[in-house]
Order: sequence, then structure tokens, then C-alpha cells
Amino acid sequence: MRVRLEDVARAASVSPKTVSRVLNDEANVSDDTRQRVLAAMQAMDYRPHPSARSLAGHRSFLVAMLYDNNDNPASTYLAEIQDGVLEACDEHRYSMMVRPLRMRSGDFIRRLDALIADHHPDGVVLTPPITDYAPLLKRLREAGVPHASVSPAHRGKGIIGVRMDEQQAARAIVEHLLALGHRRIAHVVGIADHGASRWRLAGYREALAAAGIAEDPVLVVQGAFTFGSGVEAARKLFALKKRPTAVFAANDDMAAGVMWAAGEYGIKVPHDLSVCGFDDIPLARQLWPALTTVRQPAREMGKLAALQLLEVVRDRSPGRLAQVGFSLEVRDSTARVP
Amino acid sequence: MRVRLEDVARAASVSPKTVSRVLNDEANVSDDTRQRVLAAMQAMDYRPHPSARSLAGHRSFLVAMLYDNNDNPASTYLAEIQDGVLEACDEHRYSMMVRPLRMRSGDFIRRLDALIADHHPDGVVLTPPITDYAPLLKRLREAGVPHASVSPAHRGKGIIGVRMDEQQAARAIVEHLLALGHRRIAHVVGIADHGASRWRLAGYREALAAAGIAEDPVLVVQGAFTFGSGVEAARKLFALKKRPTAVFAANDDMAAGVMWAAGEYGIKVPHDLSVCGFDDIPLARQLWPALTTVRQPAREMGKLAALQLLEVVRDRSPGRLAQVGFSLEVRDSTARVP
DNA sequence: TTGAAAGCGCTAACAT
DNA sequence: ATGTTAGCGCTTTCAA
Repeated sequence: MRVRLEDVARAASVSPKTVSRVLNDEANVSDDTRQRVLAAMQAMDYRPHPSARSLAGHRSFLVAMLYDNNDNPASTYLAEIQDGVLEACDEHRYSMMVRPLRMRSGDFIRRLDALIADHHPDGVVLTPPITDYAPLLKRLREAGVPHASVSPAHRGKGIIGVRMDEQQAARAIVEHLLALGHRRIAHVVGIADHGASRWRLAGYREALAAAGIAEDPVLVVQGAFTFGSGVEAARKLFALKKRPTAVFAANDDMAAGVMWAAGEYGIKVPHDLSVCGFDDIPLARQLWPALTTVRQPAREMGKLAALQLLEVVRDRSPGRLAQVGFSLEVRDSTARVP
Repeated sequence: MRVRLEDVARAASVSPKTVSRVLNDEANVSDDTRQRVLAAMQAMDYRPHPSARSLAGHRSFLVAMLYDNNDNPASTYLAEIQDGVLEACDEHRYSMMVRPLRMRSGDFIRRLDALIADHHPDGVVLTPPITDYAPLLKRLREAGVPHASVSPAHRGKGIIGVRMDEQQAARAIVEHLLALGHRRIAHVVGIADHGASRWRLAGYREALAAAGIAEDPVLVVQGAFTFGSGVEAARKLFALKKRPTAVFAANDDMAAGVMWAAGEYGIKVPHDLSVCGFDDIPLARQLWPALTTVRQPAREMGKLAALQLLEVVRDRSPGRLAQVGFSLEVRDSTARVP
């Protein structure tokens, strides 16, 4: 049969409440008692019943991860974040549930309310692009549900989660191209209202400006974070009288599209054209030539965001916006200007 | 404050137990009473407390979806399945939790036991390739946890879930190539011990045999379901003295790799070479030329598997292995033999 | 067909 | 530092 808290109490010769204290890391337990209780738990392989804990303790031990399954970034990115969040939840014995939500759908808030009413998550992790959807944030605040964001565009105080300096990273990768002698560097932009698109574009501009190069508007083309949009953007660039010698795409999927299109035009990468991306998805290493890109540690970011959240949930700490570093993955798709 | 079952009972002038009966669709409630109770629930926007239900009723209203995050198929495939499972769970007011498990890892079973002991899922959905991992199935049976599989390789009785006739689908797509006049048709195989790889290879062979074409072993090359492995497989094929005129890759990622490699070799698709894949991932439509492939309705399969599972869980029905149809998506990457 | 009482396994609030 | 009591919101068992 199931081992209950009461059984542990009896085995350790203490009251149930004391076992409960140990279980919840509360103060006011002598070290000696604590050890005895822990030993008994271990020996009996005690597993607290989450529903009982939740019912009596008015908390759910549940973290919900919200994502937009309509207008979302590459699913590999989300999957990595999900794994990271899950890892953090596991470590703290929280469970995680995932909720796809459609930002553009009219019942967004109703569905959010249903989630809260039905499951009472102790906290919520937000992923791009819904990290910055004002009605969502407002509703969460009203409902008193703590939330942490992965790569929020907003930087207001009270925002907790994880960010990466994407602008700095974008600048770094463009500087890598500049160092190779490139001067006509194109940029394929991501979906317009995503923070990621803005930061990466800003980094591109910053690098050019710092090098004293005037931006040529025809070299900045709109994409949509998909492979196909990368192909299309590249075709526009290749149709120019004066083609770029390098392309910085705002993510790897689009960079792959650019390389694909280069193949169509008989343009050799990296000999005739350097291409680089952003994110370092698994595909980046599989392309040929392997893609030079910025590594964004999505899994780690998911984990860190969840850890920030759990700190707030458990210790009522104020929480903070952590920052993770990036790294330049210089591979074979970039070379000296022809 | 929270609306409780007792409040609904008072409003409907019945006992709490009767409300509970209505909530759980039990028999022995007069139609009249049932209507009154349902109306009261609606009016008060009653939301049963899952933990209370779970604690008293000895069930968790929880479905766990297990996947292998090491040796897994494309994450877009898993993400689609996940969305489908979630949809089914939502409809039945079950919650879903996801669990990455590493088949090759030594503590697989220990982690599974922990999942069961900690969360008591009422049922489990298995995704390829762990649908056929014997120790897992054995443990689930021992623990009495019902489980449904998406595309199980095994067909024993008692297996519930969803399948697609992949062999038939593979045969159909190869027949499409044959109809275009191709005779030297290559096949890029997936990871060896995945059911998907075997079925697709079998379908390929069946189609050739039916057309009276002897299989040429050099045209069957090993891949690993990744883009990169498709590139490598294609290079081997293109190095042959007598190249194939068509390639059927066991999934879309590898097919994309084949097309990529074709670009390197100056081979025009579909003019010089027809290429087709399997799965119909989003990328298939974005490639240029758009990829001819078999549509596997992953989302629907996830949903159906979960529905089968829930039927078993809720009605103690025996459950069955449902089957979904496939469709050939003939696009621009296949053409008449040169 | 309906209801009353007991209790699921744990924690809050209050003792001591 | 530890224990006692009551009760979280629902379902079970049993009776009417």
C-alpha cells in the first residue's frame, strides 16, 4: 500500500506535523529530528501525494508554460525551452503543464482564465512572442499569478525571467563579417513585432555604424523567420544589380533559406557569398557548409526562467531578470570577401 | 470566493452527492434533477477542484505523454502530436503532462516509476520510438497504467492507439514515381530500429517488386532521419556511375538534405532528379521546388491516441488500435523521368 | 433515485 | 521545538 505521511511520522516517532515541516523545509525543526525524519522517508520511499498537498496547502505545485502555437518561432526552439523548464520543475518537485494559446484568437483571455480557474498554477512561464502581450500580462497580474518570461522585449521593473543580449550578439556576428572584409552586408529581418527582430536589426545597424558604413536600404529585406521566407528574401537580394557579399539572417531557418536560394543562383557559399544566422538550431551544423551563427542557449534559458519563477513562488523573493551569454559559432558559411 | 460543489448543491436544492453524480456523469439521477444541477453549475461558473477530486476519487485526471528527447524524430512531429493530445485532454477536462525520457539511459525505468509514484497518471501516451520499448511496456502493465501508442510497431492484441498504414503510403509514393517513368529509384532509409524505417523500406520494396523491378542494393542507403544524413546519403548516390533518377527519402528532413546535395552537384530537381519524402512537415511546402510527400496527420494521430486512451480510462472499454488515412501530396519536386 | 456520514492525505492555525 | 485539532473540496460507502 501507499506510504503516507502518518506512516513516516510513526516510524520516526514524531507527529505528522513535524514530518510535514521537514517535507516543506520549514524552520523550527531540530537538526536531529530532521535527520530522523529524512531517514525514515528515505527508508520507506515516501512520496507525498500531490493532490493532498495541494488541497490542504492551497497551492498546486504546478507551473504552466504558455506558448503561441500559431505565430510561433521554430518548434525546435520551443521544444528546447520546454525541456529546460521541465528540468527546473523536476528539481523542485513541481509539475509542469504546457498550454498553447493563440494570441490572435478572440478567446485568448477566456482560455487563460479557464487555465487559472481549472488548474491554479503557482506560476507561469511565458515564451516569445507572448512574453509581451499586454492583456495577458495584465490578467496575470490581476489574478496574482507570478510569471517569468524568456526573452521579454519589455524591460520594466518587476519583469522576471531570462534574457540574452541579442543586440550585442547581432552586432558581434556582423562585426565578424566586417572583419572578413565585407562591406555590402545584407540583413533578412524577422517578423516585425517580435523583440528578436528588432534587437537583431539594431545590432546589425550598430555594427555598420561603428564601422562607418552607411546603411543601404535595399540590403535590408523583410522575412518571417521561416525557411521559405529566407528563400524569397534571398531572391530579392540576388536580383539586385549590386549584390551583397554577405547576408546576416535574423535566424537560422532563414539563413538556410538564403543558402538554398544561393544554390539556385549558382552562388557558392562561402566563396561568393558569406551567410550567417542566429539561434544555432541543430540544422545549422548539418548544412553544408555548416552555418556560422550565434548560439542562443534556449534550453538553459528555459531552465533559468523557471528557476527564477520558482524562487519567487517559493520564497516570495522579488525575482529578477537574469542574463545569459551568447557565443559566436564560426563555421564554414562565412569567409573573406571575394 | 471559490464556488464549491456544496454551493451548487444548495443552489439546486439537492445534496452534494447528487451534484457529484452529475459532475461525473453517473447514472441514477433523474433527468429533471440533472438539468437543475447543470443549470446551477453553469450559472455559478462552477469549476471542480482537481486536487479534491483526485484525492477523494483516487484518480488524477492526468495523462502523461512520454517521448524520447535524445533519439527522437523531428521535434516538429512531436510538437504536433503534443498539440493533438492536449486537445483531446482538454475536451475531457483531463490535464496533460509531458515527460522526456531517454531510452538509452540506465535510469529509464527508475524515472518512469518516479513519474507513476509522484503523479499517478490515469493513462500514458507513448510516441515513437518508445512505443515499442519492451521494458517500458512491461512496467506500465505491471503498474496497471493504461497506455496508448502513436504508430506502434508492435501489433499484438491489447495494443491501443493509432496507426497509419505507412507501408501502403510508402508504396503509393513509389508508385507515383514509377508512374512518372522512373526505374532507378533510390531509397534513403531512416534509423534502423524504428518501425517507421522498416515500413517505409518495405513499401518501397513492395512497389518495386510489383512493378517487376529488381532491387539494386546500391540504391538503398542508410540515413538517420536528419537533414545532414540526407545530404550524406545523397552524396553517395550521386557518386555512383549510374545515378538514380529519383530518390524516395524516408522522411522530409532527409529529402530536403537530398535536394540540398543535388544543388551542390548541379543536379536540377525535378528536371534531372525527382525527390520525395514522407511526413509533410511545414518545411516541405517551403522548399523550392515544393516537396512531394506523404501527409502524416500527426496532430490528428496524437488526438486520436489520447481519445482511445481516455475511453479506456473512463469507460474501462477494451480500447482499440485506430487507423488514420494518409494522402499523397504531389508537389513540384517530382516529374517525368528525364 | 437520493442523501448522510466518513474519510482521501495533507497542512493551517493554534496550542504547548 | 513539537503536537493537536480542524478542515481543504470532493467521493466513497452505505442507508433510505
